[in-house]
Amino acid sequence: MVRDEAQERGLEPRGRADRRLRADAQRNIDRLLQTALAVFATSGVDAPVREIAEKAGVGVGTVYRHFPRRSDLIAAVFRREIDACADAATILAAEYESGDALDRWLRRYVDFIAAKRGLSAALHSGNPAFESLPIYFQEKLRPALQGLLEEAAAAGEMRADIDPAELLLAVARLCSPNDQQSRRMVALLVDGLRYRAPSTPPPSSRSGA
Amino acid sequence: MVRDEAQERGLEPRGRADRRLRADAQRNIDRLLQTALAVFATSGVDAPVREIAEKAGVGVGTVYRHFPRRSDLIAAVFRREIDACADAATILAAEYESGDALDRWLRRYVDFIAAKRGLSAALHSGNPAFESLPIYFQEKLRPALQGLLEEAAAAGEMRADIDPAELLLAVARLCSPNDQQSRRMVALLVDGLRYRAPSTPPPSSRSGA
DNA sequence: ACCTGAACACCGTTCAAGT
DNA sequence: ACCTGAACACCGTTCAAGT
Repeated sequence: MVRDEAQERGLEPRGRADRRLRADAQRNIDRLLQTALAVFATSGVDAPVREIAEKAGVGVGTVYRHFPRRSDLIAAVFRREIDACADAATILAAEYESGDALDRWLRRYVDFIAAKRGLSAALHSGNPAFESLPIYFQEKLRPALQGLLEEAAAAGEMRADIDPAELLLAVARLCSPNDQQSRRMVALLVDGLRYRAPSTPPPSSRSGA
Repeated sequence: MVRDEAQERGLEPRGRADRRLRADAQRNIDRLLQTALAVFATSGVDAPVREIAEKAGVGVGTVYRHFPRRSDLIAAVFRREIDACADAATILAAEYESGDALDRWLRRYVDFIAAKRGLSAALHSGNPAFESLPIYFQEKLRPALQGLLEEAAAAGEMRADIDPAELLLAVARLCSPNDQQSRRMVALLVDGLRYRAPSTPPPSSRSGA
């Protein structure tokens, strides 16, 4: 639950030598990520680096010391949010009964996708800084969803043949920003995955191109 | 088939007074749109205006005279491509048998969506210059697809209850760039819409939130 | 080790001067 | 009417100077 900064930075484009940052450096990174998240949320990901630096109370040079390119800062913020979303699965699983936990997490996930539209648009920009994000996304979120799916399936509330990776992608793609309709589409999709009696048997993946 | 420039410019953010441009102005606009399309395709939509102006053989001022903001140029290029895609429906309908024409057009449409990913990412940027594009997109492409669907349905090759607007959106959202898998997903989706005998009757929209 | 901010390069946009 | 391109403002990124 407590954020492990070393692990988090391990995925940034640094070589080695990221253990034991000086206390002020650590603090700066934290404030930078917090501030950037807030600024991106209100002004979009195109917000000037200078503005973020100023609001975080550091010089621009400090931003570039920790995040060599502007896109590295964006990617780091994105990873933080992915982590938080993955953590939510554990929390919800402990707090709610399986079907309920899955429902709640999917809503949480939709919120995440919807809020991060600007970022997800950046993903398609071809910028190498974002190259590893889809992988990180899947590696973190797939196990989180898989756990919830398995529990729901064990409770007989959900089909057992759902690939979490595919579901993550499908939901993300069905989501469009501030669009009420997309939520309905997602609800329908999830509804279709729900296992109800022998009326419509889950088709074992139909072969074909 | 021949492009009507006046109509095309009618959707740009000008007031009135867009009839009968001077011949050189007309030529400049054409070359600008052609050049921009090519440059965007290779360097992405972030390509500098200066580069486009230079390659089109005009001064930057000329670009800004016709397209007050950089995003207006992008939007104009996008509209041109939408027009071309809509025109393709008429051509394909005349040239191929209904089911075949639909298949071919959907592939054409997927090509369009895939190639224009950078642009579609821009759509979610909140830039007002792109605000009217989704509407233009639907107004141009929906009738195009609708015609093809109706002919295919009349020939008994396709379900008759498919909303062309929804299908356009769904396919666009399932499309991710240079992703072979997305094409499979689209193929599966369209396959599911195909009407085959009474084994799986088309469900009349199930009510529910 | 790490921070700062002036300085540099580049890009969107404007506008005075041309034809 | 329309074109040109130098000039301006702004933003990403660097780096010499500081602690």
